[in-house]
Amino acid sequence: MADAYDFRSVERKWQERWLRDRAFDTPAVPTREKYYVLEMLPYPSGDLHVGHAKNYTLGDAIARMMRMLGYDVLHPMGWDAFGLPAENAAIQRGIDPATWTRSNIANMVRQLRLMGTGYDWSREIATCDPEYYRWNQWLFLRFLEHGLAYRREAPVNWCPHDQTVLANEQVIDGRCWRCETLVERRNLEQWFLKITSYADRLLADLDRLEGWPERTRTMQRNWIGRSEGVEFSFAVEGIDAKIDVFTTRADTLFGSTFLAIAAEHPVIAALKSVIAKKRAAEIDAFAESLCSKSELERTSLMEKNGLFTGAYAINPLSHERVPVWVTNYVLAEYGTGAVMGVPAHDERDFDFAKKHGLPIAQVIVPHGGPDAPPPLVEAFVEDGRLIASDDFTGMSSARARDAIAERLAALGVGRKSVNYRLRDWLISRQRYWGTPIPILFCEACGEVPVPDEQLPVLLPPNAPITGEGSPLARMPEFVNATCPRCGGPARRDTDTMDTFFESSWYYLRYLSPHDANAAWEREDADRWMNVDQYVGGSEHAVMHLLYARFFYKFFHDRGWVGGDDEPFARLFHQGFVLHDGEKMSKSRGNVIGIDETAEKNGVDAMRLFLLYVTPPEDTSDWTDEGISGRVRFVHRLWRLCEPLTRAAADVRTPPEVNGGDERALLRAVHVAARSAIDETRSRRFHFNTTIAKLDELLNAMSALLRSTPESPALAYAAHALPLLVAPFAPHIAEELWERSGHTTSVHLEPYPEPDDSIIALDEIVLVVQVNGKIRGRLTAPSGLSESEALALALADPHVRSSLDAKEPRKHFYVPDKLLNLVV
RNA sequence: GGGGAAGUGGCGGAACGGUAGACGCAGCCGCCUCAAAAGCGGCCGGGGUAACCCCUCGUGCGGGUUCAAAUCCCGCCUUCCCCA
Repeated sequence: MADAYDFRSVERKWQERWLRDRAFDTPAVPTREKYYVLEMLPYPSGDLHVGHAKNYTLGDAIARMMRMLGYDVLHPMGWDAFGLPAENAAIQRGIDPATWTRSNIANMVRQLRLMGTGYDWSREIATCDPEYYRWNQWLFLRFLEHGLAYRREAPVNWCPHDQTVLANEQVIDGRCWRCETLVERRNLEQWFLKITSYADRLLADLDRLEGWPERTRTMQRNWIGRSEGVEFSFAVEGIDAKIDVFTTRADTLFGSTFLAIAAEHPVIAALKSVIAKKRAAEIDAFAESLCSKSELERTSLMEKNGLFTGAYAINPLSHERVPVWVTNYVLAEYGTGAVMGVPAHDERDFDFAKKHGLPIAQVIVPHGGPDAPPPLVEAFVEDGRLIASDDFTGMSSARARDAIAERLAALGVGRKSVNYRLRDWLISRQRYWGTPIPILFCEACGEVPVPDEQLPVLLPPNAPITGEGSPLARMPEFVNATCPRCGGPARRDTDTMDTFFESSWYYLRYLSPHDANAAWEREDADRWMNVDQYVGGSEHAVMHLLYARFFYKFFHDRGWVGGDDEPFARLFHQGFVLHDGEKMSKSRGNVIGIDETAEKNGVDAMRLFLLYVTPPEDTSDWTDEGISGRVRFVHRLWRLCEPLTRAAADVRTPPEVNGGDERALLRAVHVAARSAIDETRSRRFHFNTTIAKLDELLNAMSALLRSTPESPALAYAAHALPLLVAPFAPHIAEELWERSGHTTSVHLEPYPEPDDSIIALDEIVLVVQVNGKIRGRLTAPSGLSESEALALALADPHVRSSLDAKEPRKHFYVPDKLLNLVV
């Protein structure tokens, strides 16, 4: 037997050589058709495990397949290097965030190379480099120039653990998405990006993203939450103030029996002039009690509660007086901060009215229902026919919505309007390890942007990072600056940006990562954008992917990128890797690391296992038994092919063969090639089936080796296999290829072209059914005509007896597969 | 509560209206070996049959469409994911 395959030294050898030869650098200008494949850039947390490996192996296999299929492939990698963990390390262990991040990146680069990935390392970026975040600041100033960045005081989600504000998207079930601490509410001056002005386009263009999972598009649609309705005002009795409300159910307007406003609603200040002092104090106390509550608590967990203000508003159409209530479930940030309460036709309002003894006035009845219905036991929320609604009575809900909107508009108190669930993106963070916001506050000039030529505003070293408050605010040398307009003293903004800002445009920086004059060049964008295949976890289905789409549309509007205004043509979400049925985590102690797996099983085996165990989008389970199957495959591949590397064989021309086993082997080669190419071109990426075909190929080699050891088909297969496995097991492929006498990389070769005439069987098994039940399997030459097949079947004694002497009434023929006789 | 996805041997999965269980793992038998490991060969959904051919049941449950359903449709159950 040949020497056992020494995967450790072979894998090391090729990893070193690929690095030395810059084997996977991208041409600056593609000459063949371009293909941009991208995995979501990782946060440099320190160590990679096989869960990460699944993601990068898939991207790598796609990149290598596409390269072998004749494309100029761009496959870059970088680091989402700002963020809280680095700062937490500083707080807990006194390590400088930059040092911590750098050493993590160094380790993870080593691990990515250890995984055999073929990235273009000349394009590596780290978002914490001034080289990179300088352009973050530059882009922020462009948003500001175009009115898409603004500053205001707002109640925000505050994580008491991380001491920072969070975007709504970063609050999951009322908890911080990173540390799971219960989120509180606070008021702070914050920078926002006006993503809402792109809401309609972000929504509409989802329809065009056919290469995206439907699930993800649905999630984004729900997140944007567009609803059409009417915005109109209630006058407040006794004072010169109005309360605006938005409703999608204008048809229920005559059923409004109260007005619910948010505890933070600005009209409350004006109301105080018409209500008793004691009541005003109660309202303040009520608002106070809510300010620390998270949105989730207020909208879902807490009981619906409220307080009558003592003020009344006037319904603009019915002219009825309705009481104004402050409530805990209407949010100031959502819509207008006030809603008309219609207990009869809204579940939440119904509960609220029951609890506080407010009248329930039914104004919609089911079509065909009585005009004077019995009292409701629950809200009737469906559309119907209007009753007790003045001259709108009798109309259908749909018609009434239009008619009432028109009346409100005619009276000058309302108009049709569109409301979104999506809110503007809060980007300020009271943290150190992020991009400083390039704004100065001058006593004379006010808010002043840092001029472009003064960028980047550098993050100062040696910040006092203690976990309390903002480190930059405590650094006078950073805070104190000179106003670029008047030369007077100015104070810097001490907040840094949400890290989703960096990751919203990094795919463009890869195009010219070292350009000192621009974030990227339009020319490069024209060459390489859009990203043809984006690969990453579904946990980014809303935040990152929505922000990146927003940025790209803004860039497109500026003319900084051309073509389609969507950045990612196709998107693929890979599934998790579990171990012992649970997500891998340090605390559970069930992490399978890259280093230990590479040492124990080999990288090729690991890659094959991750691709083989399940389709890539499914959750897979890491098992020692499972990986051992792929370790066996690698050794078997070596044992079968290595001895044949010295035999002459032309991979591109199959040899002439006679025997059935020989034909079967040639066929297995071409079936495997067909599978790999189909899975790639269909973008299904179910390489698990391709690897199963490679198993069958090795089985066919074993069989032929036993029956016809001198067959030229064996050397042919042995020379084709390195090409076939190259995208999945790149090291052993390269080693076998070299041993076959080749001096250039197997990864730059064209993928084997499957030949349908070799795949076609000359003898097939024709399944004969009678009334849909299998009654015979007949061996026959392929390409039988329908009448030949029928004749053959009717000649078969077993089929004849199944027919029970009856003549088939009808038959159905699937060529080379099946004949169904119906009697 | 609403929306979405999924349910196939002991396990992971294959089969995108046409032979259910490819391929792998585990298990069992054999060869090799002093022995073991590795390797190689074979068996491997349930029932019927001494046995082969064969018959029959079988893709969460119940219906339906079709010559033909794991696949399409309707209802239910379970699990997971999003949203409330």
